Amino acid sequence: MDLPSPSATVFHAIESTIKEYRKFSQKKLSNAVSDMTIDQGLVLAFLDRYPEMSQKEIAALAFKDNASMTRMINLMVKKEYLERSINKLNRRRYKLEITPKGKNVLKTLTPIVLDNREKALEGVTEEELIQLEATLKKIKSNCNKP
Amino acid sequence: MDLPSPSATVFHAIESTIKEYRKFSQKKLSNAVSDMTIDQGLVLAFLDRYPEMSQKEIAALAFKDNASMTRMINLMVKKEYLERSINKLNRRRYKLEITPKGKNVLKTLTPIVLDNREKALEGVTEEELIQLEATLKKIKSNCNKP
DNA sequence: TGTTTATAATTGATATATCAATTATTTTTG
DNA sequence: CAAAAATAATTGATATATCAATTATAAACA
Repeated sequence: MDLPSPSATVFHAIESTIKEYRKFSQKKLSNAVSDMTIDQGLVLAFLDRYPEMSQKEIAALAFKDNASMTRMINLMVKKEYLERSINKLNRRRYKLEITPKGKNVLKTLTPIVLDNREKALEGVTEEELIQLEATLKKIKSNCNKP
Repeated sequence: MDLPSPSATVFHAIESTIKEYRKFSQKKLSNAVSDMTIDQGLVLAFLDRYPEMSQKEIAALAFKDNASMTRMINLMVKKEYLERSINKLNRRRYKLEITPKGKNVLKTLTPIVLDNREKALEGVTEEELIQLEATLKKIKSNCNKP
């Protein structure tokens, strides 16, 4: 029994698409801000929108492992994009704050990210987008079944 | 200017879908073959189908960097799934061969991968699949424009 | 032919992914 | 309340991702 060529499956197409988007997006981002990855930018964006988030919650939204998130945030603290302090209400979680440097980067980065998304979706109709999300959701939920 | 919540974009949906599929697929695979990742399985599958492939070509199909592929293949050689020998026709590239152990794994793994794909696509119509691939292709090509 | 240029693979450095084990702190419960 | 269970974060080990630099070989070309 042979596998149909793995490069012909829809999973291959999904993966290649998201990878292209990441490369494309990272390139634009690097032109504007050195020293910042897409994922680090995402962390800033999440924290900006939900300032009370714990590392664990951010990790979940960004599809990262907790351990990875710890290390990412360590780096971002070292690079002075974030500050970690003790959360007195629950000393297991930290309080994370975006530094002024982080806020600046976020300001630079925001229009770039918006533009990236727009360019990546050029010529894709609203209808197609809805259909795309619906099909992805089906696949995702199939993978979640016990 | 605020970013629309990053978790609401279609890119987020694409990424989360492929990650779910990978987890799902890896879990099934690990149950049957310890010591084998999806990507290592892919390398076996590509080599099985196209025995003359160079590391570079495999890397491209599997969306890996050449450096990553070198290290992956090193590991697979160490674990005796693959054998590397010199290609006399072009001494820059290696000849890669699947060992008997590798062939066995491939045999075990093939029906599992097929089943994974099938399960993940349950309830997705042919029409939806075609539409999905078409939209992804649009996005991908947008990201490739200079 | 000898020299430049291109190609395949490797290596080093650093970041991230992943799993399992550990620590420090709540929360639950008996 | 004290012991047990749960939770958030960290750490260690190993694999992979990524970029830049390097090595070995082959191809192009003057």
